[in-house]
Amino acid sequence: MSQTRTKKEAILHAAAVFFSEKGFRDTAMKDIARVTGVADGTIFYHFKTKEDLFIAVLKKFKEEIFRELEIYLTVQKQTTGLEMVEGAISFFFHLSHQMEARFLLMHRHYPYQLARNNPDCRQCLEEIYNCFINLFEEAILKGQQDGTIREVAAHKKALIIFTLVDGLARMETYNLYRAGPLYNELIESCRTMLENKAG
Amino acid sequence: MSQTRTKKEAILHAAAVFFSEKGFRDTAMKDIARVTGVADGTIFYHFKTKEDLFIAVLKKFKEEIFRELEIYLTVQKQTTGLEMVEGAISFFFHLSHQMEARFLLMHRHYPYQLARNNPDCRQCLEEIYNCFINLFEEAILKGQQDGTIREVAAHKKALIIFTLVDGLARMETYNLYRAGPLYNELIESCRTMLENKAG
DNA sequence: ATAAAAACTGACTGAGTACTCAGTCAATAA
DNA sequence: TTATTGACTGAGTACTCAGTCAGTTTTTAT
Repeated sequence: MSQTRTKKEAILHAAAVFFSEKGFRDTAMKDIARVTGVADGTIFYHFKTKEDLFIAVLKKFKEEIFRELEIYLTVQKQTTGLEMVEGAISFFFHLSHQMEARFLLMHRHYPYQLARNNPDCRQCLEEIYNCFINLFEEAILKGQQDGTIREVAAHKKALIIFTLVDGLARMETYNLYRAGPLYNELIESCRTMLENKAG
Repeated sequence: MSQTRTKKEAILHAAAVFFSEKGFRDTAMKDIARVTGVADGTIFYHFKTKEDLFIAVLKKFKEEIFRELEIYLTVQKQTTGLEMVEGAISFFFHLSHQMEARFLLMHRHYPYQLARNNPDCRQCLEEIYNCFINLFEEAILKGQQDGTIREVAAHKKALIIFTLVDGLARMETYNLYRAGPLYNELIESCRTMLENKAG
């Protein structure tokens, strides 16, 4: 499918797919090797343990998100703070669809379990989270300057919005109720939460 | 700890703890047997497979939630619809702390994966979700009758609020950012979302 | 008391599993 | 040409684990 140059890269790519779709525990190193077309031992030549491979996958994911975010930040047109919040929400959803597999990985329990005694993992997760939360927070602060958003606790509101948006993305993957049609309702709810009507 | 009468009940109890804290795959039937003090084979006498045991644990959890909800419904004092929404949110948080282990189970990926080709599991999850969503929806409808909540799409708003509340409970267990202090902010946000100011 | 049924036991099986390691091979360096 | 290196191989190892089953104990019915 993708033109992965080195075997190490190919392993990383295959591992990302397996870990996302089947989870850490239900992924056999042998399967990753088979799909990649390398010998079983090759994986362990490049990555000391299965856990190390997982961390490498997570870091690669983080870099991909950062790259996408950078593109978004250069492309977005300057508007009001309130519109920026809405833009950030729609960017998050766009990303969660475009990188569906990666978000599935983030919505599993394993990364957070690992983070408890693996500082590398914890830092990586925090960086991903903070990147989105900052995006929301800065838009809120901008809106408070230009008067489109009223005086709310910017950081706390950013956390609330992130929780809501991430929660909805998770519900979509869980497929229990149709989260898709809720998108407009979500945008509307967030606007009501923030909008400055007195201004 | 708990005075479980029969061995079957004791197995169910121990399994619930293991599945919640370690997940399905990282729980060994042998461990459940050891903790319960029964022979390995006894578990398979009462539950055909590991998956069956999991479903039984999930159903028990559902019944416990339903019991708690029934108590809540009889105890809650009749107030305005808006206050009922706030009450429902605080009930959800109360429950998510009281039954922390059970909610941890619900925040893992396995149940939803299993639900994809196990109708029993799917139905059980849906019943749990609907029970909370209905609680929110009915409070909203009540509020629209008594004028405390404005004309919003009740079901959709109920889904949004559930997503938010459940997402925050999940963040608490993941321990990435302190979700606890966000409780007041959450209540405030939901009130702003629904409140009828024109009335 | 006795038979039948139900509950329970734990050694055993076989299909996995992560990881190892002695050795191959192609590409460079001397 | 020869020596050295580093990517790569795949059979092997030690282990785990869900599930089985032949047999034992306990409970219930007559």
